[in-house]
Amino acid sequence: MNISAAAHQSGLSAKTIRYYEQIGLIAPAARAENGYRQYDSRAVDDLQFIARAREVGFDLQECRQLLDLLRDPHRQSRHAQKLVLEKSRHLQQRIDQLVAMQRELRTMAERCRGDEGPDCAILDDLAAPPGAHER
Amino acid sequence: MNISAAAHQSGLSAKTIRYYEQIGLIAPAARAENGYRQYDSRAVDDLQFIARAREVGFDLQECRQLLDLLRDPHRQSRHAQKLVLEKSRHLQQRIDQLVAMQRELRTMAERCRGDEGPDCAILDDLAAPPGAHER
DNA sequence: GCTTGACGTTCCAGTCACTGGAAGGTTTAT
DNA sequence: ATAAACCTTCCAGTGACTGGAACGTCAAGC
Repeated sequence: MNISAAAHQSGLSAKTIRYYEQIGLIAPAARAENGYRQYDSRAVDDLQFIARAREVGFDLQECRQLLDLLRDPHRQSRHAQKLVLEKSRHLQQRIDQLVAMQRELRTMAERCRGDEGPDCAILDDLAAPPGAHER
Repeated sequence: MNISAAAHQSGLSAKTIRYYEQIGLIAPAARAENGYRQYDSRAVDDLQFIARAREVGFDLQECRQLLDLLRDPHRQSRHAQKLVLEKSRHLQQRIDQLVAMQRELRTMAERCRGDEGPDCAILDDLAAPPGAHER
């Protein structure tokens, strides 16, 4: 299987697969006589595993750890669980942060008339953080 | 006021302020005789405005647009509102995405025993996307 | 046989918003 | 005099790709 078929099957781009090989996240692909990379189903499994881990938020360093676990017959499932729980905790922090930003944006947008005039609650809010008055 | 005082007042780092000047986001600071950058309250206002816009999720390009609006006496508040509404929409998409990731992580962590054994629902889930069975 | 187009290859540069560090100059306090 | 805490410029690195140049290969159609 050539790289674009592997890309299609895994949901990654060919560029990304080459990049993963370059940084050593995956083993160098076998090569056909013409120099083209060749992928078998095991190689595609690895790519899908990475694609899936990336989708749920793991960075490449963590993907590396997960792949190591996947390949280790003496692994302990608590190690994988720890990675997931930590990621989940960080993700929640990030979500809370984005939700707070969202609240502020919505408040600003509501307070702004959004007309042809120059008076703008948004620019005022950005110039003086909300609550600056009360202090 | 030297750069570190301006940094303190705006909540940005001195490095970041120099960077903003370098990319032309803010006007070059006045210089003292010794070559040190000098900041007055108007300069600090700009820095605070940017810091605040960054906090609610605007990138530097958007900060530039917001600053342009701030300085334009003939501005129309609907232009600022449009920027905020667009940002809010994108942010919501991002939040939805993170929440979906979070749900998957939580499900995986729950399904994993997290013990000393090698059997691991997390690694299984990553190897085969959930729902792969039902299909 | 030739051309065309879709593949594949390598390598280099750019993205975004900083951050770290080197190497040096200035100011302030002891 | 010396140390520390500032300040300056400049260069390199981050993460995870992505775009593009310049080139080789392959299959189909004429």
